[in-house]
Amino acid sequence: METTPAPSKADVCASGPTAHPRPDGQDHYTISEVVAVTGLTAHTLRWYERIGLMPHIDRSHTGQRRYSNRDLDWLAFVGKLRLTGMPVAHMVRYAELVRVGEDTFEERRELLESTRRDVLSRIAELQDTLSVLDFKIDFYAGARRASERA
Amino acid sequence: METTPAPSKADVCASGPTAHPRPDGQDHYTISEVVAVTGLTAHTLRWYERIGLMPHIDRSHTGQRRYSNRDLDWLAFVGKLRLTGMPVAHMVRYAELVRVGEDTFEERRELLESTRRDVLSRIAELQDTLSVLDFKIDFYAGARRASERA
DNA sequence: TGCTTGCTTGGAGTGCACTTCAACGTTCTA
DNA sequence: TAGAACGTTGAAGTGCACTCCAAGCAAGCA
Repeated sequence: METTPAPSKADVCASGPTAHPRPDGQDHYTISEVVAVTGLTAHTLRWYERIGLMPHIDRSHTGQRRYSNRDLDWLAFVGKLRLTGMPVAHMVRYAELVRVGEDTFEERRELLESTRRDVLSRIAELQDTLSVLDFKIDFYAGARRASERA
Repeated sequence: METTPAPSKADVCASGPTAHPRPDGQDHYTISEVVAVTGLTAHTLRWYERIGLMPHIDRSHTGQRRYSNRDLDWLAFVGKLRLTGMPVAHMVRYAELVRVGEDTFEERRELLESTRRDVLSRIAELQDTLSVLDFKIDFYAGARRASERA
């Protein structure tokens, strides 16, 4: 599987500054440190790399992965995309576009806007289910009150 | 797999009256009619029955399924639960509670309230991702405008 | 020097929610 | 009466997103 190069600052920064566990320059996290920070498993981190969802990850002189602050930012963004329900294949597509460079800004925007539309309709769908749930919950709560009165 | 008995009116009615394709008394839908109404596949309908998510479905004299308006209502409700993201195993649990009867109102209410909480937090999560998406979309849109000016 | 802990790999396994298959029976239309 | 269309079953297969396994290497420590 291909890996993406380290994305540029603008590609990675999410909304607002995020504090990193270590300052730039000393940011050489082992996989288990990344596990602690992200909540992902080491398996998943290696799998992300294998499917091309991660940029190239630095290695120590013994071949162990050393993640950077930038990798952490990318993982945080991927985490957000995951929460949207975006399929991993689409995230990989996005990672490929980042790898290619600035010429793909437009396609990246389209990808995110389509995801945005999906999120909005999913929210609407969920709000729709809420009224059904509330109706039923009220029914059961009403039945309980009635049996307490009896 | 066990099947549930026909749930009582109160167990099934969703929010508001739903028009049925045929009036009560003439409601003997074939599986393909139910496919057309619900959008589920025939496979899925049979699978739902096998795992205990459906009440007992009437059969014609030749053994073919004949669904009733009540079955359609139940399927509509199951569809709503599916949209909430509730796992099928929980829906089966709910169906079991319906089968047992009115003694399970309280547990059913708890199940739905827990689902409701899940839905609310999922909505919040999605709204959170929206701000990240918007931030990135704005960045790419801004880059486009900048390049058009250049 | 051995032991434990952490990391590496490719490949196989898991759980969910269907989905397809094979083989066959029934019903409808020409 | 032929043939298409629709229905039946149990079992196996699919796609997704991980998740686990076996076997082995490397570093730190009693």
